[in-house]
Amino acid sequence: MTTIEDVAKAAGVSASTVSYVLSGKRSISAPTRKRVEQAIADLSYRPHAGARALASSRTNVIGLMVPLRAGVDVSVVMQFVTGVVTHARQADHDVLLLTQDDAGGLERVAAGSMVDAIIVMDVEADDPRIPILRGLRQPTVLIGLPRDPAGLSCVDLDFEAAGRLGAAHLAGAGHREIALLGPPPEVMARHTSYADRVIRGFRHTRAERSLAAEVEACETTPDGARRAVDAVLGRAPGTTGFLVHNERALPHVLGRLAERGLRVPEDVSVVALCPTAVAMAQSVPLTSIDIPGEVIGGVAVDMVLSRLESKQPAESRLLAPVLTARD
Amino acid sequence: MTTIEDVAKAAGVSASTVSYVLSGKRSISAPTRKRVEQAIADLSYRPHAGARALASSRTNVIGLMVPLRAGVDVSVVMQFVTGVVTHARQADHDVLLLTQDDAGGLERVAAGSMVDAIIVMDVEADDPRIPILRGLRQPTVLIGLPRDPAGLSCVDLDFEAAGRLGAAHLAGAGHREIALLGPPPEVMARHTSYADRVIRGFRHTRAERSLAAEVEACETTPDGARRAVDAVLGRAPGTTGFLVHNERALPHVLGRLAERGLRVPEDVSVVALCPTAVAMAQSVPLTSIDIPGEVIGGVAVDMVLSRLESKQPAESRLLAPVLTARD
DNA sequence: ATGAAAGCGCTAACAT
DNA sequence: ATGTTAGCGCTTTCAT
Repeated sequence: MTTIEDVAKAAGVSASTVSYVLSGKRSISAPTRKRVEQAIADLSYRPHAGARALASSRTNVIGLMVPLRAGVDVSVVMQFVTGVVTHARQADHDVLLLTQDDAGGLERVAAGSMVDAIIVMDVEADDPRIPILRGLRQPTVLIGLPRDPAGLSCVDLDFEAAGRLGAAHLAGAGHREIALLGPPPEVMARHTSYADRVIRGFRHTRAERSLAAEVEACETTPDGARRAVDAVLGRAPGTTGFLVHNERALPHVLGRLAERGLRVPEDVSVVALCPTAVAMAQSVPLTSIDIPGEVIGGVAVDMVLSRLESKQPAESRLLAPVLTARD
Repeated sequence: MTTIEDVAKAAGVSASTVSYVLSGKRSISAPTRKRVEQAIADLSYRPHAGARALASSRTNVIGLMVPLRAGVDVSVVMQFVTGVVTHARQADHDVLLLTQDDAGGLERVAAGSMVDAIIVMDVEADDPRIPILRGLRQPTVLIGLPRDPAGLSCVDLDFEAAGRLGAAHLAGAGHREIALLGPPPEVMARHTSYADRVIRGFRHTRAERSLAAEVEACETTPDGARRAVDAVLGRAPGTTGFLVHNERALPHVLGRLAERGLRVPEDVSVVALCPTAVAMAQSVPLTSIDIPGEVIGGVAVDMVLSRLESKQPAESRLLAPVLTARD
């Protein structure tokens, strides 16, 4: 292993000078800097991450807790992750992967000083991790919105606005009886923040415009989608507008509508709440409200790093939903 | 921050004793151990990861390079990741996430001693990362099989056998004209190891059983799937058996077959090469050859850790494919 | 069975 | 503008 001493010797300077060339924390004369950089290149020197962390109490690693669990849409998750990793790298940070079911993970990596900051995805309304996060030294950003976000930073799509927007779009297209097909029952049951918020927005517009509007959870299987569609049309046969917040069930919902002789967009309208790419890849390109995963992931990194730099207070950011009309 | 010194004081022992209690590397009398463990619990002490890495040159972190790029099936990727993280945690390791496009990432985390070992997914036949991996201090496991695996450990599904198995299953069901619908063209073009190997196996059985057999890349869009199906049926109208190695195109391939009036399984047979869950979630549950992502990820961790422990030589492991008959 | 002490490789005062 | 030096918190010889 090449150490900073080796580099210092090769460049004819002291170790601290090498350190300062690397960090830019004090001015170095041009010739010295050149020699040091040359030596670094010649020896292909890399600072030892552990030694650095020990001396500076900075790891340049961000912990990311990802839901690898039932009912979560993988493509949405991957987009978040991509956004986080990409942005983290741009800010010279790496990403340590934690999983939702690794209960002690937060405490472990935080108390063990493995990370400088933590981003948590897929937050529930009363998430059990929130008290833990509040107790950590490291700043935290939640992707999602807990019931009480006091003292914590949060980012997310404004799912409540998305629920309103979806309903309003359908109403605007003349539909008086509409329905929300949501995530699978298990996701609804744990009151995953986004699921609840979409429903709230949807109901808000239902009341405001006095529409008839059903809300139904939806399994991701062909059968589950069939049951959900049939349930809605059983209770409200006049339903002609659907807001579908369930990327994996989407093809099966469309399939079931087709089986029942309902054509999109002639007989019924469908608005999807999912990543644009998913909406476009359906049998007919759907009108959709985008879930901009990469953007949100990137914003999460920005927020958490800015809190690291400048002790800024926690803040919540909700991104306005954007609806793109297709079929 | 509580340090090992704090614990030592609280327990009335020396720091080294605390360290040995933690590592189990020498025998400690029962009463001392009790006192130390008590102190650790009381102070909720966590060793500083950086200090540990510095002193022991072990980080207990595994680097995992994941393809977040075009044309890769996310659900397969997530399964691998899940397998890796789960197994890593069981062996008391964490996972640092690297992305394929982060070219310098391998060198950075390896030379910077951020990781003890590296797992690389989605390997191409002549992968440019291979020479880099050969140069690292840390042991490496590839998920996939490069043209020349000498000196490197590899794990994967035996995709060549899977290609043979799929073709043989179709032939065994009486089909004389069959087709392979593969991954998107960009994946084929970069000679991603698994794509090539499936084709090789498929062609092997074609020759062996003198079948007529087309091979076609397949975009993941509805349109792309339509084109691929039409292309095959244009060139070989008698085709009645399909092996589909493209999870995202699968629903659209089935859709196009239906549009052309071909029913599954009455008129044509379809075998899917994808995770079981994906095959089951189609409009009709498909006969499939499983891609056991979690298992492979877990095996990768086992292999890389065993190389870490015991300086074992590199080895390649190919998991035998399993076909499950459905519709 | 336990302690003392020498690093591991780096950063950041404190010097000049 | 640069060098000297004292840690950062741990592991692991070397002693006893």
